[in-house]
Amino acid sequence: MKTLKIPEATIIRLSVYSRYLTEVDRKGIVTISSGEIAEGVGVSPAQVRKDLAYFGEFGTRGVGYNVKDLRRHILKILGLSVDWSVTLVGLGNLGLALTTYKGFRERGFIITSIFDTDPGKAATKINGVDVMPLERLVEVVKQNRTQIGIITVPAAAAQDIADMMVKAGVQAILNFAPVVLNVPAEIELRNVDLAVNLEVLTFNIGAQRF
Amino acid sequence: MKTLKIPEATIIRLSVYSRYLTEVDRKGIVTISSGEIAEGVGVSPAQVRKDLAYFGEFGTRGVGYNVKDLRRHILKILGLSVDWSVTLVGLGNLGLALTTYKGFRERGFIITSIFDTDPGKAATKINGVDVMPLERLVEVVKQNRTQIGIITVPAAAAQDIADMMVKAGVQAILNFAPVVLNVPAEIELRNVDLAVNLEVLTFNIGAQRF
DNA sequence: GATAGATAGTGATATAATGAACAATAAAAA
DNA sequence: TTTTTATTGTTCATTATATCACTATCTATC
Ligand SMILES: NC(=O)c1ccc[n+]([C@@H]2O[C@H](COP(=O)([O-])OP(=O)(O)OC[C@H]3O[C@@H](n4cnc5c(N)ncnc54)[C@H](O)[C@@H]3O)[C@@H](O)[C@H]2O)c1
Ligand SMILES: NC(=O)c1ccc[n+]([C@@H]2O[C@H](COP(=O)([O-])OP(=O)(O)OC[C@H]3O[C@@H](n4cnc5c(N)ncnc54)[C@H](O)[C@@H]3O)[C@@H](O)[C@H]2O)c1
Repeated sequence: MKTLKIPEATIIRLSVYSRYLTEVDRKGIVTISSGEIAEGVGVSPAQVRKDLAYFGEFGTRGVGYNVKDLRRHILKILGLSVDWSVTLVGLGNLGLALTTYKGFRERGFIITSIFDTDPGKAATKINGVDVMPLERLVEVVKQNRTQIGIITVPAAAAQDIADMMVKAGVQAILNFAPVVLNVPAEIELRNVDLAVNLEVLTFNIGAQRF
Repeated sequence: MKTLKIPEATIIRLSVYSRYLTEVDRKGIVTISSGEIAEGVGVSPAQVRKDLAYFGEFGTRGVGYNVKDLRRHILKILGLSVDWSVTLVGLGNLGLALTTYKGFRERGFIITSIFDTDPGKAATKINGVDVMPLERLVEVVKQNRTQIGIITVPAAAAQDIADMMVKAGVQAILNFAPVVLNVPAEIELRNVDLAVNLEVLTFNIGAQRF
Protein backbone atom coordinates (compact mmCIF):
# COMPACT_ATOMS: atom_id res chain seq x y z
CA MET A 1 0.00 0.00 0.00
CA LYS A 2 1.53 3.29 -1.12
CA THR A 3 1.28 5.65 1.83
CA LEU A 4 1.99 8.97 0.19
CA LYS A 5 1.45 11.68 2.74
CA ILE A 6 -1.06 14.30 1.59
CA PRO A 7 -1.14 17.62 3.45
CA GLU A 8 -4.42 18.36 5.14
CA ALA A 9 -4.26 21.84 3.65
CA THR A 10 -4.43 20.18 0.26
CA ILE A 11 -7.60 18.29 1.20
CA ILE A 12 -9.25 21.45 2.43
CA ARG A 13 -8.37 23.22 -0.80
CA LEU A 14 -9.63 20.32 -2.89
CA SER A 15 -12.96 20.64 -1.15
CA VAL A 16 -13.06 24.32 -1.98
CA TYR A 17 -12.02 23.68 -5.60
CA SER A 18 -14.84 21.17 -5.99
CA ARG A 19 -17.39 23.63 -4.69
CA TYR A 20 -16.07 26.30 -7.04
CA LEU A 21 -16.19 23.88 -9.96
CA THR A 22 -19.83 23.12 -9.18
CA GLU A 23 -20.52 26.83 -9.47
CA VAL A 24 -18.52 27.13 -12.70
CA ASP A 25 -20.22 24.07 -14.15
CA ARG A 26 -23.65 25.57 -13.45
CA LYS A 27 -22.66 28.53 -15.63
CA GLY A 28 -22.08 26.08 -18.45
CA ILE A 29 -18.32 26.58 -18.65
CA VAL A 30 -16.64 23.47 -20.05
CA THR A 31 -12.90 24.06 -19.61
CA ILE A 32 -10.92 25.89 -16.95
CA SER A 33 -7.24 26.56 -16.32
CA SER A 34 -5.34 26.26 -13.06
CA GLY A 35 -5.00 30.03 -13.18
CA GLU A 36 -8.74 30.56 -13.36
CA ILE A 37 -9.40 28.16 -10.50
CA ALA A 38 -6.67 29.91 -8.52
CA GLU A 39 -8.27 33.28 -9.21
CA GLY A 40 -11.68 31.98 -8.19
CA VAL A 41 -10.65 30.55 -4.85
CA GLY A 42 -7.77 32.82 -3.92
CA VAL A 43 -4.66 30.66 -4.15
CA SER A 44 -1.74 30.44 -6.62
CA PRO A 45 -2.01 28.50 -9.89
CA ALA A 46 1.02 26.38 -8.95
CA GLN A 47 -0.73 25.44 -5.74
CA VAL A 48 -3.75 24.22 -7.65
CA ARG A 49 -1.62 22.08 -9.95
CA LYS A 50 0.46 20.71 -7.09
CA ASP A 51 -2.63 19.76 -5.13
CA LEU A 52 -4.08 17.89 -8.08
CA ALA A 53 -0.74 16.28 -8.94
CA TYR A 54 -0.87 14.24 -5.72
CA PHE A 55 -3.70 12.25 -7.25
CA GLY A 56 -2.95 12.03 -10.95
CA GLU A 57 -3.05 13.97 -14.19
CA PHE A 58 -6.45 15.45 -14.81
CA GLY A 59 -5.73 18.21 -17.29
CA THR A 60 -4.57 18.73 -20.82
CA ARG A 61 -1.45 20.82 -21.39
CA GLY A 62 -2.11 23.93 -23.36
CA VAL A 63 -5.84 23.62 -22.66
CA GLY A 64 -6.72 23.21 -19.01
CA TYR A 65 -9.14 20.98 -17.14
CA ASN A 66 -12.55 19.74 -18.16
CA VAL A 67 -14.78 21.21 -15.47
CA LYS A 68 -17.17 18.29 -15.08
CA ASP A 69 -14.42 15.68 -15.14
CA LEU A 70 -12.22 17.46 -12.67
CA ARG A 71 -15.14 18.05 -10.33
CA ARG A 72 -16.06 14.38 -10.46
CA HIS A 73 -12.45 13.33 -9.84
CA ILE A 74 -12.12 15.57 -6.82
CA LEU A 75 -15.39 14.38 -5.32
CA LYS A 76 -14.16 10.82 -5.78
CA ILE A 77 -10.88 11.65 -4.07
CA LEU A 78 -12.71 13.23 -1.14
CA GLY A 79 -14.82 10.11 -0.76
CA LEU A 80 -17.98 11.85 -1.95
CA SER A 81 -18.89 9.47 -4.74
CA VAL A 82 -20.91 7.54 -2.16
CA ASP A 83 -23.33 8.62 0.55
CA TRP A 84 -22.34 8.68 4.21
CA SER A 85 -24.52 7.86 7.16
CA VAL A 86 -24.22 10.48 9.89
CA THR A 87 -25.57 10.55 13.45
CA LEU A 88 -26.02 13.77 15.38
CA VAL A 89 -26.14 13.91 19.16
CA GLY A 90 -27.43 17.00 20.94
CA LEU A 91 -30.38 18.65 19.26
CA GLY A 92 -29.89 22.10 20.72
CA ASN A 93 -29.63 25.30 18.73
CA LEU A 94 -26.56 24.26 16.85
CA GLY A 95 -27.67 20.67 16.38
CA LEU A 96 -30.95 21.86 14.90
CA ALA A 97 -29.16 24.17 12.47
CA LEU A 98 -26.93 21.35 11.30
CA THR A 99 -29.70 18.77 10.92
CA THR A 100 -31.83 21.10 8.85
CA TYR A 101 -28.94 22.28 6.68
CA LYS A 102 -29.47 21.25 3.07
CA GLY A 103 -25.83 21.60 2.09
CA PHE A 104 -24.78 18.41 3.83
CA ARG A 105 -27.24 16.19 2.03
CA GLU A 106 -26.18 17.71 -1.30
CA ARG A 107 -22.63 16.52 -0.65
CA GLY A 108 -23.81 13.04 0.35
CA PHE A 109 -23.97 13.36 4.12
CA ILE A 110 -27.25 11.81 5.25
CA ILE A 111 -28.25 12.30 8.86
CA THR A 112 -29.78 8.94 9.66
CA SER A 113 -30.26 9.32 13.41
CA ILE A 114 -30.52 12.04 16.04
CA PHE A 115 -30.20 11.67 19.80
CA ASP A 116 -30.92 13.92 22.77
CA THR A 117 -31.38 13.35 26.49
CA ASP A 118 -34.20 15.86 26.75
CA PRO A 119 -37.39 13.75 26.79
CA GLY A 120 -39.30 16.62 25.21
CA LYS A 121 -37.00 16.54 22.21
CA ALA A 122 -36.68 12.76 22.08
CA ALA A 123 -40.17 12.44 20.69
CA THR A 124 -40.05 14.89 17.84
CA LYS A 125 -39.10 14.26 14.25
CA ILE A 126 -36.70 16.34 12.16
CA ASN A 127 -36.77 15.93 8.39
CA GLY A 128 -38.39 12.56 8.82
CA VAL A 129 -35.74 11.38 11.29
CA ASP A 130 -36.91 10.42 14.78
CA VAL A 131 -35.12 12.02 17.69
CA MET A 132 -34.26 9.21 20.09
CA PRO A 133 -33.04 8.94 23.67
CA LEU A 134 -29.35 8.25 24.26
CA GLU A 135 -29.98 4.69 25.40
CA ARG A 136 -30.66 3.69 21.84
CA LEU A 137 -27.53 5.26 20.37
CA VAL A 138 -25.22 2.25 20.26
CA GLU A 139 -27.88 -0.07 18.95
CA VAL A 140 -29.20 2.24 16.22
CA VAL A 141 -25.83 3.51 15.03
CA LYS A 142 -24.54 -0.05 14.79
CA GLN A 143 -27.59 -1.16 12.88
CA ASN A 144 -27.35 1.72 10.40
CA ARG A 145 -23.61 1.14 9.97
CA THR A 146 -23.26 4.87 10.56
CA GLN A 147 -19.71 5.99 9.85
CA ILE A 148 -19.72 9.58 11.08
CA GLY A 149 -20.84 11.16 14.36
CA ILE A 150 -21.48 14.84 15.02
CA ILE A 151 -21.33 16.03 18.62
CA THR A 152 -23.34 19.12 19.55
CA VAL A 153 -23.91 18.55 23.26
CA PRO A 154 -22.57 20.72 26.09
CA ALA A 155 -18.83 20.35 26.68
CA ALA A 156 -19.30 18.39 29.89
CA ALA A 157 -21.17 15.61 28.09
CA ALA A 158 -19.04 15.44 24.96
CA GLN A 159 -16.53 12.80 26.09
CA ASP A 160 -19.30 10.41 27.09
CA ILE A 161 -20.97 10.80 23.74
CA ALA A 162 -17.67 10.27 21.94
CA ASP A 163 -17.14 7.04 23.90
CA MET A 164 -20.57 5.81 22.92
CA MET A 165 -20.02 6.66 19.30
CA VAL A 166 -16.75 4.75 19.29
CA LYS A 167 -18.44 1.81 20.92
CA ALA A 168 -21.12 1.94 18.25
CA GLY A 169 -18.46 1.71 15.57
CA VAL A 170 -18.30 5.14 13.96
CA GLN A 171 -15.09 5.83 12.04
CA ALA A 172 -15.05 9.59 12.37
CA ILE A 173 -16.29 12.26 14.74
CA LEU A 174 -16.92 15.95 14.16
CA ASN A 175 -16.95 17.69 17.52
CA PHE A 176 -18.42 21.13 18.13
CA ALA A 177 -18.05 21.12 21.91
CA PRO A 178 -15.15 23.29 23.11
CA VAL A 179 -13.25 20.49 24.79
CA VAL A 180 -10.38 18.16 23.89
CA LEU A 181 -11.72 14.66 23.32
CA ASN A 182 -9.84 11.39 23.74
CA VAL A 183 -10.59 8.75 21.17
CA PRO A 184 -8.66 5.73 19.88
CA ALA A 185 -6.05 6.54 17.24
CA GLU A 186 -7.97 4.81 14.47
CA ILE A 187 -10.93 7.17 14.87
CA GLU A 188 -10.74 10.31 12.79
CA LEU A 189 -11.52 13.30 14.96
CA ARG A 190 -11.97 16.93 14.01
CA ASN A 191 -12.89 19.77 16.26
CA VAL A 192 -14.78 22.80 15.05
CA ASP A 193 -14.21 25.54 17.52
CA LEU A 194 -16.17 28.61 16.59
CA ALA A 195 -14.83 30.81 19.37
CA VAL A 196 -11.28 30.05 18.25
CA ASN A 197 -12.13 31.46 14.84
CA LEU A 198 -13.21 34.75 16.34
CA GLU A 199 -10.07 34.81 18.45
CA VAL A 200 -7.80 34.39 15.47
CA LEU A 201 -9.54 37.45 14.05
CA THR A 202 -9.07 39.55 17.18
CA PHE A 203 -5.44 38.52 17.38
CA ASN A 204 -4.88 39.59 13.80
CA ILE A 205 -6.67 42.89 14.27
CA GLY A 206 -4.33 43.71 17.12
CA ALA A 207 -1.24 42.04 15.68
CA GLN A 208 0.53 45.35 15.13
CA ARG A 209 1.69 44.99 18.70
CA PHE A 210 4.20 42.28 17.83
CA MET B 1 7.31 48.10 14.01
CA LYS B 2 8.72 44.66 14.70
CA THR B 3 6.88 42.34 12.35
CA LEU B 4 7.66 38.95 13.79
CA LYS B 5 5.60 36.44 11.92
CA ILE B 6 3.50 34.25 14.19
CA PRO B 7 2.08 31.04 12.70
CA GLU B 8 -1.68 30.91 12.67
CA ALA B 9 -1.45 27.40 14.10
CA THR B 10 0.19 28.97 17.14
CA ILE B 11 -2.72 31.36 17.62
CA ILE B 12 -5.24 28.56 17.38
CA ARG B 13 -3.31 26.56 19.95
CA LEU B 14 -3.04 29.57 22.26
CA SER B 15 -6.80 29.84 22.20
CA VAL B 16 -7.09 26.18 23.15
CA TYR B 17 -4.49 26.55 25.91
CA SER B 18 -6.38 29.46 27.39
CA ARG B 19 -9.60 27.48 27.46
CA TYR B 20 -7.82 24.57 29.09
CA LEU B 21 -6.25 26.89 31.64
CA THR B 22 -9.68 28.26 32.53
CA GLU B 23 -10.73 24.70 33.27
CA VAL B 24 -7.59 23.97 35.30
CA ASP B 25 -7.98 27.22 37.20
CA ARG B 26 -11.55 26.32 38.14
CA LYS B 27 -10.18 23.19 39.79
CA GLY B 28 -8.02 25.43 41.97
CA ILE B 29 -4.70 24.32 40.50
CA VAL B 30 -2.09 27.06 40.86
CA THR B 31 0.92 25.88 38.85
CA ILE B 32 1.18 23.86 35.66
CA SER B 33 4.05 22.61 33.50
CA SER B 34 4.30 22.69 29.73
CA GLY B 35 4.06 18.90 29.85
CA GLU B 36 0.76 18.99 31.71
CA ILE B 37 -0.70 21.55 29.33
CA ALA B 38 0.53 19.45 26.43
CA GLU B 39 -1.10 16.36 27.88
CA GLY B 40 -4.34 18.23 28.45
CA VAL B 41 -4.69 19.58 24.95
CA GLY B 42 -2.95 16.89 22.94
CA VAL B 43 0.22 18.54 21.66
CA SER B 44 3.93 18.18 22.53
CA PRO B 45 5.45 20.03 25.50
CA ALA B 46 8.05 21.61 23.22
CA GLN B 47 5.23 22.97 21.11
CA VAL B 48 3.62 24.63 24.11
CA ARG B 49 6.86 26.30 25.13
CA LYS B 50 7.61 27.35 21.56
CA ASP B 51 4.20 28.91 21.15
CA LEU B 52 4.56 30.90 24.34
CA ALA B 53 8.13 31.90 23.55
CA TYR B 54 6.90 34.04 20.66
CA PHE B 55 5.42 36.42 23.19
CA GLY B 56 7.76 36.42 26.16
CA GLU B 57 8.83 34.42 29.17
CA PHE B 58 5.86 33.49 31.29
CA GLY B 59 7.19 30.55 33.28
CA THR B 60 9.67 29.77 36.01
CA ARG B 61 12.36 27.20 35.25
CA GLY B 62 12.13 24.18 37.43
CA VAL B 63 8.59 25.12 38.41
CA GLY B 64 6.27 25.76 35.50
CA TYR B 65 3.65 28.40 34.85
CA ASN B 66 1.27 30.13 37.20
CA VAL B 67 -2.13 29.12 35.85
CA LYS B 68 -3.95 32.41 36.42
CA ASP B 69 -1.08 34.53 35.13
CA LEU B 70 -0.52 32.48 32.03
CA ARG B 71 -4.22 32.46 31.26
CA ARG B 72 -4.39 36.23 31.61
CA HIS B 73 -1.32 36.70 29.43
CA ILE B 74 -2.73 34.52 26.67
CA LEU B 75 -6.10 36.27 26.74
CA LYS B 76 -4.25 39.57 26.43
CA ILE B 77 -2.25 38.26 23.50
CA LEU B 78 -5.41 37.10 21.76
CA GLY B 79 -6.95 40.52 22.23
CA LEU B 80 -9.50 39.27 24.74
CA SER B 81 -8.71 41.67 27.55
CA VAL B 82 -11.33 43.95 26.06
CA ASP B 83 -14.83 43.35 24.72
CA TRP B 84 -15.57 43.29 21.01
CA SER B 85 -18.69 44.53 19.29
CA VAL B 86 -20.03 42.01 16.80
CA THR B 87 -22.79 42.25 14.21
CA LEU B 88 -24.53 39.21 12.78
CA VAL B 89 -26.33 39.21 9.45
CA GLY B 90 -28.73 36.41 8.52
CA LEU B 91 -30.86 35.20 11.40
CA GLY B 92 -31.60 31.74 10.00
CA ASN B 93 -31.00 28.49 11.80
CA LEU B 94 -27.29 28.97 12.09
CA GLY B 95 -27.51 32.66 12.87
CA LEU B 96 -29.95 31.95 15.68
CA ALA B 97 -27.66 29.31 17.17
CA LEU B 98 -24.74 31.71 17.14
CA THR B 99 -26.63 34.68 18.58
CA THR B 100 -27.96 32.63 21.48
CA TYR B 101 -24.62 30.93 22.21
CA LYS B 102 -23.34 31.93 25.65
CA GLY B 103 -19.74 30.97 24.94
CA PHE B 104 -19.08 34.03 22.79
CA ARG B 105 -20.14 36.54 25.41
CA GLU B 106 -17.96 34.75 27.99
CA ARG B 107 -14.93 35.41 25.80
CA GLY B 108 -15.87 39.05 25.30
CA PHE B 109 -17.72 38.90 21.99
CA ILE B 110 -20.87 40.98 22.36
CA ILE B 111 -23.42 40.77 19.57
CA THR B 112 -24.61 44.36 19.39
CA SER B 113 -26.73 44.18 16.26
CA ILE B 114 -28.55 41.63 14.11
CA PHE B 115 -29.86 42.08 10.56
CA ASP B 116 -32.14 40.08 8.30
CA THR B 117 -34.10 40.83 5.14
CA ASP B 118 -37.10 38.79 6.23
CA PRO B 119 -39.63 41.38 7.52
CA GLY B 120 -41.04 38.77 9.88
CA LYS B 121 -37.69 38.41 11.59
CA ALA B 122 -36.77 42.06 11.42
CA ALA B 123 -39.22 42.88 14.18
CA THR B 124 -38.22 40.33 16.78
CA LYS B 125 -35.69 40.70 19.55
CA ILE B 126 -32.98 38.20 20.48
CA ASN B 127 -31.33 38.50 23.88
CA GLY B 128 -32.44 42.09 24.06
CA VAL B 129 -31.00 42.91 20.63
CA ASP B 130 -33.40 44.16 17.97
CA VAL B 131 -33.35 42.42 14.63
CA MET B 132 -33.17 45.13 12.01
CA PRO B 133 -33.64 45.35 8.25
CA LEU B 134 -30.52 45.47 6.08
CA GLU B 135 -31.06 49.12 5.20
CA ARG B 136 -29.93 50.11 8.66
CA LEU B 137 -26.75 48.02 8.66
CA VAL B 138 -24.19 50.62 7.62
CA GLU B 139 -25.62 53.29 9.88
CA VAL B 140 -25.95 51.12 12.99
CA VAL B 141 -22.64 49.30 12.63
CA LYS B 142 -20.85 52.60 12.14
CA GLN B 143 -22.53 54.12 15.14
CA ASN B 144 -21.67 51.16 17.40
CA ARG B 145 -18.10 51.13 16.12
CA THR B 146 -18.60 47.41 15.58
CA GLN B 147 -15.32 45.72 14.69
CA ILE B 148 -16.44 42.21 13.72
CA GLY B 149 -19.11 40.95 11.35
CA ILE B 150 -20.53 37.44 11.16
CA ILE B 151 -22.16 36.37 7.89
CA THR B 152 -24.83 33.66 8.05
CA VAL B 153 -26.86 34.44 4.96
CA PRO B 154 -27.25 32.20 1.91
CA ALA B 155 -24.14 32.00 -0.27
CA ALA B 156 -25.67 34.13 -3.02
CA ALA B 157 -26.11 37.09 -0.67
CA ALA B 158 -22.82 36.82 1.20
CA GLN B 159 -20.68 39.07 -1.01
CA ASP B 160 -23.21 41.90 -0.79
CA ILE B 161 -23.27 41.65 2.96
CA ALA B 162 -19.48 41.60 3.11
CA ASP B 163 -19.37 44.76 1.01
CA MET B 164 -21.81 46.48 3.34
CA MET B 165 -19.85 45.44 6.38
CA VAL B 166 -16.67 46.81 4.88
CA LYS B 167 -18.45 50.04 4.04
CA ALA B 168 -19.64 50.23 7.64
CA GLY B 169 -16.07 49.94 8.87
CA VAL B 170 -15.75 46.48 10.37
CA GLN B 171 -12.18 45.26 10.71
CA ALA B 172 -12.86 41.54 10.54
CA ILE B 173 -15.42 39.17 9.03
CA LEU B 174 -16.28 35.60 9.97
CA ASN B 175 -18.07 34.03 7.03
CA PHE B 176 -20.15 30.86 7.26
CA ALA B 177 -21.47 30.95 3.71
CA PRO B 178 -19.78 28.43 1.44
CA VAL B 179 -18.39 30.94 -1.00
CA VAL B 180 -15.09 32.75 -1.52
CA LEU B 181 -15.49 36.41 -0.58
CA ASN B 182 -13.50 39.35 -1.89
CA VAL B 183 -12.65 42.00 0.64
CA PRO B 184 -9.89 44.64 0.83
CA ALA B 185 -6.56 43.33 2.09
CA GLU B 186 -6.79 45.25 5.35
CA ILE B 187 -9.94 43.39 6.38
CA GLU B 188 -9.34 40.16 8.29
CA LEU B 189 -11.44 37.41 6.79
CA ARG B 190 -11.98 33.87 7.98
CA ASN B 191 -14.23 31.29 6.45
CA VAL B 192 -15.82 28.56 8.50
CA ASP B 193 -16.82 25.85 6.14
CA LEU B 194 -18.63 23.09 7.93
CA ALA B 195 -18.99 20.82 4.91
CA VAL B 196 -15.23 20.97 4.35
CA ASN B 197 -14.71 19.59 7.83
CA LEU B 198 -16.85 16.55 7.06
CA GLU B 199 -15.01 16.09 3.79
CA VAL B 200 -11.62 16.03 5.45
CA LEU B 201 -13.02 13.23 7.60
CA THR B 202 -14.31 11.21 4.66
CA PHE B 203 -11.03 11.66 2.84
CA ASN B 204 -9.13 10.38 5.84
CA ILE B 205 -11.44 7.42 6.32
CA GLY B 206 -10.80 6.38 2.76
CA ALA B 207 -7.18 7.49 2.59
CA GLN B 208 -5.87 3.92 2.41
CA ARG B 209 -6.39 4.22 -1.31
CA PHE B 210 -3.40 6.51 -1.78
C1' DG C 1 3.25 20.18 -41.75
C1' DA C 2 5.78 23.47 -39.11
C1' DT C 3 5.31 27.17 -35.77
C1' DA C 4 3.44 29.94 -32.03
C1' DG C 5 0.98 30.33 -27.97
C1' DA C 6 -0.97 28.42 -23.94
C1' DT C 7 -0.97 25.72 -19.95
C1' DA C 8 -0.28 21.25 -17.35
C1' DG C 9 3.08 18.58 -14.83
C1' DT C 10 7.33 18.42 -12.16
C1' DG C 11 11.93 18.80 -10.02
C1' DA C 12 14.60 22.15 -7.51
C1' DT C 13 14.54 25.68 -4.17
C1' DA C 14 12.88 28.45 -0.44
C1' DT C 15 10.18 28.95 3.54
C1' DA C 16 7.79 27.44 7.54
C1' DA C 17 6.64 24.40 11.23
C1' DT C 18 7.79 20.88 14.26
C1' DG C 19 10.64 18.02 17.11
C1' DA C 20 14.66 16.85 19.80
C1' DA C 21 18.31 18.13 22.58
C1' DC C 22 20.42 20.85 25.94
C1' DA C 23 22.11 24.79 28.61
C1' DA C 24 20.19 27.97 32.03
C1' DT C 25 18.05 28.59 36.26
C1' DA C 26 14.91 28.23 40.11
C1' DA C 27 13.48 25.53 44.14
C1' DA C 28 14.12 21.77 47.29
C1' DA C 29 17.09 18.66 49.60
C1' DA C 30 21.28 17.43 51.65
C1' DT D 1 26.14 26.23 51.36
C1' DT D 2 26.31 22.90 47.91
C1' DT D 3 24.00 19.49 45.31
C1' DT D 4 20.16 17.54 43.11
C1' DT D 5 16.00 17.78 40.62
C1' DA D 6 12.66 19.80 37.74
C1' DT D 7 11.39 22.43 34.00
C1' DT D 8 11.84 26.44 31.18
C1' DG D 9 13.74 28.97 27.09
C1' DT D 10 16.35 28.35 23.04
C1' DT D 11 19.21 26.38 19.50
C1' DC D 12 19.78 23.23 15.96
C1' DA D 13 18.11 19.48 13.00
C1' DT D 14 14.34 17.53 10.58
C1' DT D 15 10.29 17.41 8.28
C1' DA D 16 6.54 19.45 5.82
C1' DT D 17 4.66 22.81 2.78
C1' DA D 18 4.67 26.29 -0.72
C1' DT D 19 6.83 28.66 -4.50
C1' DC D 20 9.44 29.06 -8.57
C1' DA D 21 11.13 28.02 -12.92
C1' DC D 22 11.42 24.93 -16.45
C1' DT D 23 9.96 21.23 -19.66
C1' DA D 24 6.50 18.71 -22.06
C1' DT D 25 2.63 18.72 -24.83
C1' DC D 26 -1.70 20.19 -26.67
C1' DT D 27 -4.40 23.25 -30.00
C1' DA D 28 -4.79 26.50 -33.39
C1' DT D 29 -2.85 29.00 -37.05
C1' DC D 30 0.09 29.99 -40.87
N1 LIG E 1 -24.68 27.41 19.52
C1 LIG E 1 -23.53 27.82 19.01
O1 LIG E 1 -23.51 28.68 18.19
C2 LIG E 1 -22.26 27.19 19.41
C3 LIG E 1 -21.06 27.77 19.03
C4 LIG E 1 -19.86 27.18 19.39
C5 LIG E 1 -19.89 26.01 20.11
N2 LIG E 1 -21.04 25.47 20.46
C6 LIG E 1 -21.00 24.23 21.24
O2 LIG E 1 -21.90 23.29 20.68
C7 LIG E 1 -22.53 22.57 21.70
C8 LIG E 1 -24.03 22.72 21.60
O3 LIG E 1 -24.35 24.09 21.62
P1 LIG E 1 -25.85 24.58 21.62
O4 LIG E 1 -25.82 26.05 21.59
O5 LIG E 1 -26.61 23.87 20.57
O6 LIG E 1 -26.33 24.11 23.05
P2 LIG E 1 -27.81 23.79 23.54
O7 LIG E 1 -27.81 23.87 24.99
O8 LIG E 1 -28.77 24.58 22.74
O9 LIG E 1 -28.02 22.28 23.09
C9 LIG E 1 -27.46 21.20 23.74
C10 LIG E 1 -28.37 20.00 23.50
O10 LIG E 1 -27.74 18.83 23.97
C11 LIG E 1 -28.68 18.09 24.75
N3 LIG E 1 -27.92 17.32 25.69
C12 LIG E 1 -27.38 17.70 26.86
N4 LIG E 1 -26.70 16.69 27.41
C13 LIG E 1 -26.80 15.66 26.57
C14 LIG E 1 -26.32 14.33 26.59
N5 LIG E 1 -25.56 13.89 27.56
N6 LIG E 1 -26.63 13.53 25.55
C15 LIG E 1 -27.38 13.98 24.55
N7 LIG E 1 -27.87 15.22 24.47
C16 LIG E 1 -27.58 16.03 25.48
C17 LIG E 1 -29.59 19.10 25.36
O11 LIG E 1 -30.83 18.51 25.66
C18 LIG E 1 -29.70 20.14 24.24
O12 LIG E 1 -30.74 19.82 23.37
C19 LIG E 1 -21.98 23.09 23.00
O13 LIG E 1 -20.89 22.27 23.39
C20 LIG E 1 -21.47 24.44 22.64
O14 LIG E 1 -20.39 24.84 23.45
C21 LIG E 1 -22.23 26.02 20.13
N1 LIG F 1 -27.25 25.68 8.99
C1 LIG F 1 -26.09 25.10 8.97
O1 LIG F 1 -25.84 24.18 9.72
C2 LIG F 1 -25.04 25.53 8.02
C3 LIG F 1 -23.91 24.75 7.87
C4 LIG F 1 -22.91 25.16 6.99
C5 LIG F 1 -23.06 26.35 6.31
N2 LIG F 1 -24.16 27.08 6.47
C6 LIG F 1 -24.28 28.32 5.72
O2 LIG F 1 -24.67 29.35 6.57
C7 LIG F 1 -25.57 30.21 5.90
C8 LIG F 1 -26.87 30.27 6.66
O3 LIG F 1 -27.38 28.98 6.82
P1 LIG F 1 -28.78 28.73 7.50
O4 LIG F 1 -28.98 27.28 7.57
O5 LIG F 1 -28.88 29.51 8.74
O6 LIG F 1 -29.77 29.31 6.40
P2 LIG F 1 -31.23 29.88 6.62
O7 LIG F 1 -31.88 29.85 5.29
O8 LIG F 1 -31.87 29.19 7.76
O9 LIG F 1 -31.00 31.37 7.05
C9 LIG F 1 -30.62 32.38 6.19
C10 LIG F 1 -31.14 33.69 6.77
O10 LIG F 1 -30.61 34.76 6.03
C11 LIG F 1 -31.66 35.67 5.73
N3 LIG F 1 -31.27 36.36 4.51
C12 LIG F 1 -31.39 35.93 3.23
N4 LIG F 1 -30.87 36.84 2.40
C13 LIG F 1 -30.43 37.85 3.17
C14 LIG F 1 -29.81 39.08 2.89
N5 LIG F 1 -29.49 39.44 1.66
N6 LIG F 1 -29.50 39.87 3.92
C15 LIG F 1 -29.79 39.51 5.17
N7 LIG F 1 -30.38 38.36 5.50
C16 LIG F 1 -30.69 37.56 4.51
C17 LIG F 1 -32.90 34.84 5.60
O11 LIG F 1 -34.05 35.62 5.86
C18 LIG F 1 -32.66 33.80 6.68
O12 LIG F 1 -33.15 34.25 7.92
C19 LIG F 1 -25.72 29.66 4.51
O13 LIG F 1 -24.82 30.30 3.65
C20 LIG F 1 -25.34 28.23 4.66
O14 LIG F 1 -24.80 27.69 3.48
C21 LIG F 1 -25.15 26.70 7.33
